[in-house]
Amino acid sequence: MRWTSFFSPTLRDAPADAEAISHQLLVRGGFIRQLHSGHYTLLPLAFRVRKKIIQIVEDEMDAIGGQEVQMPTLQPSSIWKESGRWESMGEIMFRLEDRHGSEAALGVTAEEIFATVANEISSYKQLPQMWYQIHTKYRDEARPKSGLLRVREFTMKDAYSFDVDESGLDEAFEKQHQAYIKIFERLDLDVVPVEASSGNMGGSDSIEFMVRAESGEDDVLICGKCGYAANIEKAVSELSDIVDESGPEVVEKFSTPEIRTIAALAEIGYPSETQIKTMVYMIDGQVTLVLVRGDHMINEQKLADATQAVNLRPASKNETMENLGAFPGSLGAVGVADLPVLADHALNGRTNMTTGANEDDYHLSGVNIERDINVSEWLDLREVQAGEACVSCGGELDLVSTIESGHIFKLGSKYAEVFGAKVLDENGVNKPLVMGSYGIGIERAMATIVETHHDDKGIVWPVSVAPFHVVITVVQVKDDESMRIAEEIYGSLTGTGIEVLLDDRDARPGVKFADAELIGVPVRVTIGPKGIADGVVEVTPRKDGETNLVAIDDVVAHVTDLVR
RNA sequence: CGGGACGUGGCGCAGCUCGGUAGCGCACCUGCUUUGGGAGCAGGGGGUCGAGAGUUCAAAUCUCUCCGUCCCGACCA
Repeated sequence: MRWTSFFSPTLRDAPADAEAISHQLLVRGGFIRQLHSGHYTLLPLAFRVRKKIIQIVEDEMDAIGGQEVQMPTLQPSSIWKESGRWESMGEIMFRLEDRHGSEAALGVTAEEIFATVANEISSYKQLPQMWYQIHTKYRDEARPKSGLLRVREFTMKDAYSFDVDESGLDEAFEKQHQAYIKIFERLDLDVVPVEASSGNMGGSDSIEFMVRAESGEDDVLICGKCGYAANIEKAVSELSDIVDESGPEVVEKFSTPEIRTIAALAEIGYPSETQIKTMVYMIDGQVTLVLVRGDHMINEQKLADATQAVNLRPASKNETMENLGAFPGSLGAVGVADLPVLADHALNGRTNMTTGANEDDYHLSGVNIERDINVSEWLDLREVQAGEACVSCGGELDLVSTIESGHIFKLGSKYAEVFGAKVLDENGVNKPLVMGSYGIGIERAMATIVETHHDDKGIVWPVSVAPFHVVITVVQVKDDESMRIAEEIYGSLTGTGIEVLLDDRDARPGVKFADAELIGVPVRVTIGPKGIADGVVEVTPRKDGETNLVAIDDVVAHVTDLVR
């Protein structure tokens, strides 16, 4: 490709509203342009990168027996209603009606559709199966952000496995896990697999593949000692024991005017770890009390996971008043008999604690949880804080911000049961298929690579996904000898399958160097009269920027070496 | 959805307080000179100032409504 006929509108300044580094560089480098919030045009450079990422993903999926298919992105509401996700997906799903008034949705994921197709599998002899597609997904994100990192329309590789039993699923899951490791290695992304929440996917287990990055929006806790790693939505930690004094026989009510917060109560002599924090949630329409230790934070995803909630939100002040007779600041669960009370494990067995009295401006002390509170369920609801101890080795947990680059799920039989996808096993028993699902966001992977591969001059693509392997920078396009040699090298490299961008623009060298660096081509070959006089050209790897003089006759071999 | 910021040629910005019909840098076109790290000079093209309504002789500027974009939070496979 010749630069004079290549469309790559580079910019000297990044758009003012681009914050994330990948967003800035991809726009400046002429890779992408925004159409509207969460929707981006991929220009030729980005499209080339996307193709390479897809190729790598396809390779690794095919290597573990994946079969590529394609499902429609416009999907009837009926199959989503069958699985219950027409409701539970909520606002993330773009919905529309056709001219006949039939409801449909744009695909956010495809478990349902794949399960309906899997209906045609009827014998264990046809298993296992692993199918995947690389196709557009639509998600009406509450807040698209950071360029390609969180968008409403994107390409996703979604794979689905079908097995006759759990051990088959375990195998498929492990294969995907290993394939993901290889994919991210080839993308030069340093991933940390972590235990994750399965959200509304359901199923037993899930692993997220996280890349450390400042612009990441997922928090992960990692143990530096044993390697334990989990999403904050799932992470657990070891707390040091607290020994309470036994306290009085009965709770004592005391007046606390103006005291509405844990901190304020702590100031007058009731340390926060001896308080019970009481929150009121609406969980699928049911007013529910949720208790954690005063110095702990609740993690709402944990609450949602533990309760299997479809709709979960904090109760309004009015709802709280109606149900408990007090406003937030004086709430407690003592004596509450008619509402579910969910408590975090860290409160188990505690005595002599302090909590709100459900009467504005009053608190209770001497609360013995077992004696005084009617706990319906003990759950893990607490959000782990940085610095707490690892449950498996006692090491210190680090809190790291990461980008979620992949997520794999053990789904079990939930979807197969709904859609009647059953097979006969070797004993002639009809059993639902056991499914797994496995996703990677293609454009997010592209942006994540930029987040982790750049310097002050621009992007530094790994060879595996670079839009071009080599850029030939002709310093003096009007010098016939320079152009002749450039064309010759261009022809030879291209002939061996190396992708070359020939910068034949009549621009000053500084401009051409800056552009080549900005778009991140791994190797630059610089051809100018100075070198030609000595029979050499310059070869500069983007990564270290160190220029080597190479004899013209050796360039092809030298460059081939660098990009293979 | 709550909070904040912003919207003026492709990009970055000034002008708005105090109304008089739009300007700067980069990019683009032409010519000349230049040519190893974002050239210089000269000439030129391109903007319903986010949209609508209002006030006014006159609105980028004042008023109202709406729309859009970004950031923080909420939320989120």
